[in-house]
Parts: sequence; structure tokens; C-alpha cells
Amino acid sequence: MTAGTPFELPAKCDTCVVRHKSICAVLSEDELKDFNRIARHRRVPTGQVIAADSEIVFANILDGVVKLTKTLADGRQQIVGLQFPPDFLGRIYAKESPYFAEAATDVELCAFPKDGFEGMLRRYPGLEHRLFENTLDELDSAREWMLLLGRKTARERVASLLMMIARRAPNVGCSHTPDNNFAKFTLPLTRADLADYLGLTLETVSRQITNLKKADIIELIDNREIIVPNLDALEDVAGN
Amino acid sequence: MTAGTPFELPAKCDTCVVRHKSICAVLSEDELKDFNRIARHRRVPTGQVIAADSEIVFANILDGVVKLTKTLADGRQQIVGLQFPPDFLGRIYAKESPYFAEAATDVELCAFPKDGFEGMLRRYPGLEHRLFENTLDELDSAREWMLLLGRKTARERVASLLMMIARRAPNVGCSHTPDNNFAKFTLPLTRADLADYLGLTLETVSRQITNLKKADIIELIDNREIIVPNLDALEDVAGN
DNA sequence: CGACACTTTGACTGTAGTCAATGTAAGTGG
DNA sequence: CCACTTACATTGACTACAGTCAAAGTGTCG
Repeated sequence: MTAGTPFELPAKCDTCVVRHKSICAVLSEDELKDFNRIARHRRVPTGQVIAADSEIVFANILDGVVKLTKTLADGRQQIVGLQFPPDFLGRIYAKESPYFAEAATDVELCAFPKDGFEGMLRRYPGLEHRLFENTLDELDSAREWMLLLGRKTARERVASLLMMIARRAPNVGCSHTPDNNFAKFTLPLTRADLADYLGLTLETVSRQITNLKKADIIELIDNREIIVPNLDALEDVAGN
Repeated sequence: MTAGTPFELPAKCDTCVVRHKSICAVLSEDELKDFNRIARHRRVPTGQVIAADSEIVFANILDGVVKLTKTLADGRQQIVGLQFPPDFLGRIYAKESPYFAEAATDVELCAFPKDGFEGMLRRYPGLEHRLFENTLDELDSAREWMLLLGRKTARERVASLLMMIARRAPNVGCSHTPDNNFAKFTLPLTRADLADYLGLTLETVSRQITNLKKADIIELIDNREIIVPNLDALEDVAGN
């Protein structure tokens, strides 16, 4: 749980898996060289902190899933964002990050030092525009989730989350491709994490997963591996 | 409830109340003239729709409070954002707005036609930067609210909302100034709206307000007019 | 005055939380 | 190889907080 000293490697942009999907997509080859000079790869094992409260880390996610959390004084916790590759990580234009970033699975990052990155931001306006678009999308997602947290039942919440993961998980290594109406994927989160994302307890999440299984909406290979034979049926349960 | 045909007046930037607080603060006098040419004032009475689903309206809020809502198929509703003067309204870079904007009180807007505004955005990069900072702040607020919706009790939620309004309401005409530890303000929302913002029912909101009154945390002059004799005490109830 | 919109209060219910026990699988060491 | 630990998940019994349904209260306006 405590921050270790993850090893770092120089970035190799020419073979990068997210070269054309991450924020780097807006950079020319020349600009990318500039970027390449300051970028460092970094591995963060499951459960480790990427950026503690206040500290700010800028990075592209190459692999794995990152959770952003907020916590009340008495320990009640809420996940306020889940990030998958090729998402960008880090609260720019702030002295302190208003939340906590933690590796939900083993994570591979391409990290940028704060100063260097902010210099880039000034030099390449296309980059800022791209980050702006990202932020607008994140805001839309956050508000979508507010509807879930404020108004959906436990059953609807769990179904909604499975839908969301079925949609995004293809970008995470080990999972299968969802085609039209079938999906198979590995949950990147424990039951406790699911609960923290859904505003429920882990027992309630477990019960709802059992219910969806009994209703033949999903099948479980093991606790983490899930098959959705009919995404439309799951979508129906999710509400909206 | 249905969209009327609100009257429109040309904007007068030189006497504008939000000239130096809204996004216009980043514009030079010359740039402002350009802006002035396309801006139109618009009044929207309580309860009227400003922008229905999909439609996009760009505007500065001059007076009043705007609620952004999302609704499930069966009618369950959630307010996903509250906007006060001098906030900017409108989802830029999208074909459709993912939510619904409605006047919570009588509202005065300074509105910009979509095309004209997007032209400005291209011509004056400072403007885009300013909107980006706004959006980052909105994202932080949305995530703050996710914590409230996911993890706080009814009592904590109501107290948190009162704190938020005590902080922001000074910008809304009729309310009093909060000094160090005392605040007096007019709630810009009905109990039903409070409930929709807090993910509760209006009955629960009403009961919690009664409880806070009985606990001497707040005083009610009438249903809408509230005095907080000790903001620290309210803050304590709000959790965090 | 009556109509209407909004709010409060009460009695009862139901969903999700709490507390506790049990189950399952992977990994460790004797 | 098997007992033991550890981490995670499921299940059950009970509780409590907020929701639901219904009635009454308050204030404003025509």
C-alpha cells in the first residue's frame, strides 16, 4: 500500500502502444522527440499509490487500470474516476491534486516531470486543446456517474458498471473483444473496489452479482472473469 | 416548463456586472468589442428550459441560478451541476449537450450564438485556456459531489449543500454576505430541487432541515431564507 | 375566499448496511 | 504433501436509514 521506488526506463515512442491514441497523437514526429527526452516509463504494482494527496504526477497510462479516490475523515471512500489506457493522468494547472491516484491492477505508465510537461504545454497549444477535450469527456463521465450514485438501485449500478467495463476493458491487456452483443472480460477491480466506485458495500455488490448470475444476465468463470452473453439484456438492467 | 421566447437585448459590456469575473476577464477591450457584437442578453423565468437535451447554448450567467440535470427513462432525476454568476454555460466541442439546462430561479444570461462563439474561441487562445480552467474546476466539483452522493448520510448531504450555497450565494443578488463565521442567504432551490441535487427525496430533505433547525445549527426565517450562526458548526455536520 | 404550489409531518415499508460466519483459492513452510 | 495463513468472496440474520404513501399545514395570488 505504501509508495515504493518503482524502476524507471526511458520511453521509446517509436514502438509505443499508445502513440496514436494518447495525447501524443497530436504531436508531430519532431515534437515527439522533445517529449521523448523527458518521458520515463514506470511500473506500479497493484495497490500502490501513484500520487498521494497533493502530489501531482503526469503520465500516460500504457497498461493497467488506475483508480482516483476521495476519502472522508472517518475512512469512507469513494472512487471518483477509473482510468484505462490510453488515458492521461494528472491534474494540470493545480498546485495540489484534489484526489488520490492508486494502481487498481499492475500499471505501466509513461511519466513526465511536472516542469518539463508544463513547458511542453506552453510550447504546443495543440496539446492543451487535446487535454481540454479529455477533460470535457471526463466531466461528462463524472456527471453520468452522479446520476448513477444519486438515483440508481444497487442492481442497476452493478449492471451499469459491467457495461462500462465491457466497453472500455478491450484496452486492457488480458481481456477479450466484445463484438456486437457478446462480451468476455476480466474485472480489473476487487469487490471492495467495485463497491467504492458504486457507492455500495462489498456485500451488496457480491449479492447483486449473484443475482445477475442467477438471472442468466452474466456468467462467471471465476470471481474476476465474466461473460455477458447478451449485452442488450445487461443494458436493460442498467436502467438509463 | 416549456421553452418560451425570451426577449433579447444587445449586450453592454462596458457596464457589465461580470466583465472582470466571467470568461470575458481574459479579453482586451478590443477583443471585447468583437464579443459585444454577437452577444445578446436574455431573461429566462424560473423553471423554464434554457437548453433542452441535445441543443447547445453558450452564455455567461449574469444573475440567477441554473441547474444542469440528467434523467432516467422512468423519470428519476439528478441535478449534476449548479451554476451561479459569473459561470459560463454550455458544452463546447460537442454536437449535443449530454444534459439539460433549466432556470432554477429567474435567470439573466448573456448569450452567444454557437458559430460566432466558436470563431472567437479559435481567434483568442486565451479564451480557450480560461474555459479549460473552468472545466477543470467543474470536474473537481463534480468529483466532490460524487463523494457526497456515494458516501454521505442525508444529514451530511444537506449540511454540505448549505455550506456550498453559503460559499457561492454571495454572487446571487438578494443574498447577504457571509463573514468569518456567520451567513445569511436565500436558498435558490425548492425542496424538490435540493433533493434532486442531493440524491434524496424531498421529504428526507425537509426532515433533515428540520433536524438542523432543532439542533440550532441553522435558523429559518422562511422556507427559503436561512441563517447560519456558526459556519464551523455546520461544516462539522457536513463531514469531510 | 378558494385554488395552487410548496413544505412539513406521520406511519409504515423496503433496500441496502452491518455484523458475523463460512467458503474458496493461492501461497508458505514444516 | 498437507496443515496453515492470507486475501478475497459469498451467504445469512438482523437492523436502520431513507423511501413511499398519505394527510395536513403554510403562504401567495387572483
